[in-house]
Order: sequence, then C-alpha cells, then structure tokens
Amino acid sequence: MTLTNNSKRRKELVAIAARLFFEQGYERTTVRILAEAMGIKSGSLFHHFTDKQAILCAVIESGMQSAMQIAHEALEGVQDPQDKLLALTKAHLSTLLTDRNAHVVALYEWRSLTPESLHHLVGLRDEYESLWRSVIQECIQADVLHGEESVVRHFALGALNWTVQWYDPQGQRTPDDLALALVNLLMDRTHFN
Amino acid sequence: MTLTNNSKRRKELVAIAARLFFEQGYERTTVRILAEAMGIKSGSLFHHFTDKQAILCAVIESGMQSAMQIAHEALEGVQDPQDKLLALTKAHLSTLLTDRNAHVVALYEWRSLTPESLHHLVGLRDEYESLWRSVIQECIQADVLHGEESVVRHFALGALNWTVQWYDPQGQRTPDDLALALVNLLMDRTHFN
DNA sequence: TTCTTATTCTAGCGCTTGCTCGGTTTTAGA
DNA sequence: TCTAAAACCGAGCAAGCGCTAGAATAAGAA
Repeated sequence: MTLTNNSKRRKELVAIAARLFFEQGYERTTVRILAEAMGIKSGSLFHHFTDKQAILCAVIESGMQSAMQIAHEALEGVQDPQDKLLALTKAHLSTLLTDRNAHVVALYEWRSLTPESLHHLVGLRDEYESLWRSVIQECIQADVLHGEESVVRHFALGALNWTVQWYDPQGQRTPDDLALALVNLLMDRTHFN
Repeated sequence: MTLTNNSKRRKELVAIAARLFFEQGYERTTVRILAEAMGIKSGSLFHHFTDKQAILCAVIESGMQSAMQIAHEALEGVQDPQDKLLALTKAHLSTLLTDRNAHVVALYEWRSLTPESLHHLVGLRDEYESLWRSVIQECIQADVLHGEESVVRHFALGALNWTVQWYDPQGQRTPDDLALALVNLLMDRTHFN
C-alpha cells in the first residue's frame, strides 16, 4: 500500500531526492535545489508530490520496501536459527550500505514527517522488525544467544544501523565480513568463518 | 578549549537550546523559538552567540565535555580490563540517557555545523573514542573479547548510541542494567551479574 | 488527425528566516 | 553612589522559503 501514485518518473525523482536528502539533510534541501537536480523547475515538483514532506515519505518508503523484500529473500529456505540470524544480518547490512541514501534519511529525518506519514511508515518498520523478533527469539530458544529478546534485538540493530556512520565502502571490508563479525561477537562461541 | 566565552548565563541558554534542538531538531528550531523559551527577544540571542550555528556547537560541546569527565571518573582506580569495559559502558549510557538532549543533538545535527566547528568537535570526539580504543584493546589482549578492535568498538558504540531511539527512562530497566546486558552479550561467557 | 492526459514552465504571492543595529536597561564591583 | 560592562529591546532588512495558478508543451490513444 502506497500513499499516492507510483509512476516511473516519480521513482526517478524519489531516487534523486534520496541522494540530496542524504547529502545535505531534509530541511536544508530546498524544493528549488531538488528541482534543479531533477532538471525541472520547482513548480513542476508539485505535480508529482503534494508536499515537500511527501517526497521525504516516498524516499523512506522506498528504502523500507526494498529492505523488506531483500530480508524475505534472504530467509527463504533457511532452517537453522544461527543461519537465519546471519542471513538477516547480511541482508540488513547489504541494503543499508548499498541503498544507503534512503536508509540514512529514514534514520535521521523521520521527525519532519506529518503524523499520517509517520504512522504509515512506522507500520512498515514494525513489520520489518517482527522478522528480527522471531529470528532472535529462535536463537535464544536454541540457546545460541542469551539475554532478553528485545534488548538483544535493539543492540543488534543499533550496532548495524550505526555502521552508516563509519563504514567505508571503499575499504577492504565487505558488508558480509561485517555481518559475520557481528554475529560471531553476539554468539557465545564462534560458529562461523 | 572553548570557541567563545562561557558565562553562567550562556550555560543556561545552552541547556535550553539543547532541549529544543532535541525536541524539534536544529533546523526547525528558529531563533525566535529559542529566544522565547529563554525569555528574551531574538535579537538578544546574538549578544551571546555569533551565529545560530554557534549555539548548536555549544550544545554539542557541553555534552561531549560532560561525557569525557564522567568517563574519566568511571575509570579511576579500575584495573581489570573487563571491569574497565563495564565501567566505561555504564558511564556512556548514564550520560547518554540522563543528559540526553545534548547527546542526541550531537548524533543527529552535526551536519549543520560549519567546517570549523565540526573540526573542533571531531577533535573532542576522537579524544573520547580513544578511551574506548584502549579499553577494548586491553580486553582483546586479555582474551575476554574477540575480533578486530575497531569493529568491536564501532559495534559497541553503535548499540549504545542507538539506545536513545528506544530506551524508555520510565521503564523498569536502569541504564546500568542495560550496560550489564551489553557487556555480557559481547563477552564470550557471562562474567557479571 | 483529434482528443486526452501527463508533464513542465512562468511568474510570483505571502510568509518566515537568520541576523543587524542603535539605543535602553540591568547588574555588579569599587 | 558612581561607573563600566553585560544583557536586553524594538524595529526591521534582505534573502530565501514552500507553494500556487494558469498557460504552454509533449506524448499517447482513438
């Protein structure tokens, strides 16, 4: 379910907006700056979006939907709890660090959303987090992870989301390396390499 | 070293600004809003600060300095690497969650700083992170923590900093409980309770 | 072609923004 | 009580903001 239409042109514009919001922040990116980057005049923007805020919402929504899809694909056919955790972690980092723009915007700029947009997106986020909830729960029951589920989940997602602050895509470490490092750190004994 | 003066009145204003920046974000908090909350007119603000941006810088700086001080106090007289890690973690969470405003602003709004302010604050941050660097290094050498130092440190600080997104001060968990949970999660076997 | 719909442009309105400046009041120490 | 510094006010400027409305153009179906 989307809030408004989803034309091809609109998606192009959303991708450009994502980059600009990521680079300079939502509030500092004016509609004129957006329009210029899109090759149109500022007035034309409001043919595609009702609001400036609606652009932000579309950016965040696109990021969340792709994250959800990749996560589902990653979990397909995996049975072992630890394998699930690793797969989910890899999926999370891979969307986070490749489709970086939209996700960073989501983490930073949700305060500028209207209550309606926020409610819509919180619903999507909860859907995504419930994937994590069940996988971590399985790991705890399988005794490969210890602690309260919600605390462990928040710590894990925090560690992952924080990577956007320091990870260098040009460096020698791949997202998968990082995922492995985190899972090994969280679990009692090293199981993967 | 501070960028400008540090009068008593100024500190009061900084605390008020921290709250407002935290609640509504830097860009959305206008100088008029700031001034009203401080009980003065917007023009008077610029007697204390050269810029709006200078207010932001002062807010972040105050948070960092208090974090640094608390961390140093926490480490005083502690010898065992694991004890150091726990102490540092507790200190970090305690500043983060009690002096919440300034820290959240630091995490979210650094993009609005001028290059000069940013450079100044990055220096302070590096000083603080080097505390973490040495403690984690000690833990790895003592074989109670495994992995690359920089990766472990970033994961740990990420998990901690993310708490501002979900931790409920009204809930039953204390910051110290959380600190314990994280350290136990990171280390191979449970050492504390 | 002709009709329809999607997209863009031009021009600008009404409002808010950060910030300035000359003058006044308040405060604190000698 | 006098004085100098610190704090504040009032009025407003120049620039930029999100957004609108009506006309022009491009594209696609009939």
